[in-house]
Amino acid sequence: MRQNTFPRAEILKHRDFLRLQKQGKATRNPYVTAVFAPGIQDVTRLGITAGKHVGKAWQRNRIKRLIREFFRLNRHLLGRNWDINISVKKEATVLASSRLFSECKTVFLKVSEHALNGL
RNA sequence: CGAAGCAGCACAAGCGGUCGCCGGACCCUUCAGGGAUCCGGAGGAAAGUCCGAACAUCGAAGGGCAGGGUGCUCCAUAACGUGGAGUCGCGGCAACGCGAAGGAAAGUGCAACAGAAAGAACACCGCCUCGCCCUAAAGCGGGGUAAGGGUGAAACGGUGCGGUAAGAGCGCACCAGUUCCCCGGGUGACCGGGGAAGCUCGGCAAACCCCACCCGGUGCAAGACCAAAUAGGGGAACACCAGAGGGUGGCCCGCCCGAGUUCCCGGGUAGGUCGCAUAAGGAUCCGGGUAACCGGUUCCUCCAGAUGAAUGACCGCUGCCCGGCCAGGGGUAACCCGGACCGGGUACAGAAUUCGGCUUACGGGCUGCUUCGACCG
RNA sequence: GUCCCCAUCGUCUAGCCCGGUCCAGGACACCGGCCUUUCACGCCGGCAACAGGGGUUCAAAUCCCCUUGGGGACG
Repeated sequence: MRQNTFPRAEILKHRDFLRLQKQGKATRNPYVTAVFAPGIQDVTRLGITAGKHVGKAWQRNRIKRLIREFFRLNRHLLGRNWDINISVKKEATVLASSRLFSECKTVFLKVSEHALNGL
């Protein structure tokens, strides 16, 4: 049986990014910023923003793959269904993968606190 | 053995396990969707966007101007600013490398400072001569002179002999160059040989420019089709005295629309589908050509096709590289080689319409050829 | 993705088209001095830049090529 999947349909589209920009709440640490709002579909959907200032194309692809991988394995930390946009900062490119995973974990736990507060 | 040069080739660490992503085929299903199996899934530069094309579209892309590009020759190519083979020049002992390499006796310009003068030389010092003061010297004035000094990045051929008041291609010999002519070789750039003219007229066209050749613009966010919400207009045909006025790719000529009548319902944004992967395609063999490349034969095509954008993460083992440290070996020594262990690293870098090049970034390896030096035979 | 533009003291800029006068000028800022009881103002002086690498040229901030770094337009 397939488990911990992350199909393409659970990636945010353009209009979702605009909605998050207007209505979302944000939490951040020195490496990533998470903008989030309650999900409009049954599942949690993820978007990743890594602009050109972050680095070269292969560096941006690496960061996005790592964040997708972390989301795939740790989406249960979030508590409920959200729409989340993870925005990557330039400093994240130098991190080892394990360090990046732990940074993402702190952000995910902050988001789940908002779920407990009944947002 | 050491140092160096050139050309070509394949690769871009490998294997196993677990969890995942994208596309396709086919099957099952509760037909929105979900699931099983199988197949495929980044590069030599995918990069920079520096050139060239294909393709699409744009006042019908007709003409002219402006503008841009290229610049030794021949060949190759769909085309090129690319490639191949040569020519000439420069650098290197050499192998070899580098060169935007047409024209400066078409024209206009430019050359700071220094210097007398920067291009048909106007004489600063100097040399020679004439005149003036009685002669000489000195001085002043007129003239001749580019051999010497000095300046500069660059100074109007070089050496010798003659010649002269002093000098000067002023004359002669040789050398260097230029222009023209003839002969021979080469498709040609050009090369070799001979002759004539004292012709010596320099540099910069990556200054304007001249000459030769090439280029219409825009670019897949091109463009075609389907098509919510909202707003309201748009299109076609016919007629026509007049053409006000308007639209046009940088400009002009030119071209088109343009007041009336009739008919039709479509245009277009969000969003979606196509364009979108069979192509100047790859491999084998044969033939032609010095080569780039061309012609033919057979075979292979599911062979990446995403769109907030797939090809990844973790674990283990092995390979390679670097550093540390300890055995060991060689050597008088400096030092060199090297096995185990520990730690770290494993390049540059990610397809976005598709090809042909160029440029830049970057890891180690293999093969072949050549040059120079040292030693031995 | 495609197509354009730009780069000069710490900052804003002049010079670039048409090379030499430029070891690059000006303003603000900074530093030192004078003036003032002190500060400010004013005056005098100083520090400080052609993004990097090649090429053309006697000579390059300027002309040409490559690289790097910024910025913009197009749905």
